[in-house]
Amino acid sequence: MSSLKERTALKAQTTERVRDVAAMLEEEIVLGWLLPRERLVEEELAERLAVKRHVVREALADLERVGLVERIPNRGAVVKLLDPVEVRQIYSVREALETLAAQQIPLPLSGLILEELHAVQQQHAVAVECADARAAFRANMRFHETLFRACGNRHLVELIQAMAQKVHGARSITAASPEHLRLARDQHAAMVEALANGDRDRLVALCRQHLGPSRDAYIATVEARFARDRQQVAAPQP
Amino acid sequence: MSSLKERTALKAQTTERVRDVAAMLEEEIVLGWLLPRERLVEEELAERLAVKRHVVREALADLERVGLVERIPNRGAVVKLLDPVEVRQIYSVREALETLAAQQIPLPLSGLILEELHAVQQQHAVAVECADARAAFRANMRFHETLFRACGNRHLVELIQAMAQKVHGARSITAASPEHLRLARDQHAAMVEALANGDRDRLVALCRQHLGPSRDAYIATVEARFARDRQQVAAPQP
DNA sequence: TTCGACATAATTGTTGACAATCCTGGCGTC
DNA sequence: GACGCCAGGATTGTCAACAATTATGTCGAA
Repeated sequence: MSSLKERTALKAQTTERVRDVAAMLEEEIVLGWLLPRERLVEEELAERLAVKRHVVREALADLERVGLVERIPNRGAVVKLLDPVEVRQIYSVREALETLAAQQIPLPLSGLILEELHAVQQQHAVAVECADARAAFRANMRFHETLFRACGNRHLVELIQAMAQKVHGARSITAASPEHLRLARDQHAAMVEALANGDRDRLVALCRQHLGPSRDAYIATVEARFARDRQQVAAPQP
Repeated sequence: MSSLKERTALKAQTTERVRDVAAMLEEEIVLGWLLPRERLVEEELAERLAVKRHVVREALADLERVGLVERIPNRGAVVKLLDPVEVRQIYSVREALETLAAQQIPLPLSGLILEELHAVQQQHAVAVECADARAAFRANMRFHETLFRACGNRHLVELIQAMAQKVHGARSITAASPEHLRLARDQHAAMVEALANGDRDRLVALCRQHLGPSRDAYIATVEARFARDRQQVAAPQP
């Protein structure tokens, strides 16, 4: 009885399930459903996501390698809270990498890719209109993946994605904010336009501008939080 | 009975053992002790390295994430054979990253770092003189780590290291070659000199030159191997 | 009250056995 | 001889129980 279907749909490959769990946790972090410093208890997650603890363990190890999660031996995992210095460094590298990729995109861009990009951009716009943060996040990821893939260097794209992942924990501030989402939507549209016009300078400038808001919003929030933590240490709650 | 010592020396933290195993395998790959396409059987490695299969499994997952190893579900892991296109792409990114870092190193360099760098360079030179490939490899890693750390951006350094790791499977050709080792040694010396003189342009140029030989040697070898493989497929052995 | 020792609970880390999967080679059929 | 098919062996993937570690809470003494 539908053994094939169940195989591929429910069980899949083990490594697939690990990736799925990691992806789910990543989304929950980006959407602010899991906050920085929050504990990630293996059994709890295993039950909630309907997988064995073993799978959760591997997924957490993955997320640790990516930099989204911090694991302390014998104490478990927490969502990593990046300090402002790190965030600045990461964004500085992101800017360099994305600029590099943008400069390597062959212009004029092939009509095929341009259309694909336009389609993804539309999906993002729709998601923003519906205030569907999850759909917006996914479409946003696809947009940048499609955009930078056009540079032709797969490893460069992977690096760009890896660095973007690292600051996902920082995105929960902007990922749900309507203003930020609308701004991102408009910037995407402008990027597509620049690509259509073969205007490389504008494209590069847009990529750079595109990084600013989420970085600044996060740094502001985190600095406030760090200040509060310091205050708490100095004078524990009343 | 020395429980502390045994704890820290023999057992260590589990995550430490995983890292150790991954590092050992990495070295064996770089030194050509494990060749591309060679199978990595979990039980075999577990016995050889005197750890449980579980630890080997995690280490292999790590190496897969790094890109040194390829894992196919239910079939196991092999050391990855990079194709020429990938190698070119990776080296292109490496060049960009290392150039970026070199341009950000504050000049004149602090005397402390310069001395540290000089010391490591000397270690490398000694290892090359002794034709001790393993020591040379380690000193080489330390040299570049020390050099690029001076740029002040930890995440940029991590990226540079990650990209260097990716092509470690390609290094077995040059890692044991006396000529290549001597060339690398001289280039290191020149880099230190450029840093001492505050000559940034020369430093950047040297970094770029430094990448060339290993890339070219690998591409030549791999293209020969691919050609041979293709031939074998066309006409299986007599 | 505050401090430390101790028991207890919560959680992670380890292990070996078992199940699932994939490659290999032999066998029969066309 | 070529092809498909079915054991057999090698290897990876899954699991649940157990061990080890760390956090928590309680109690008694200063």
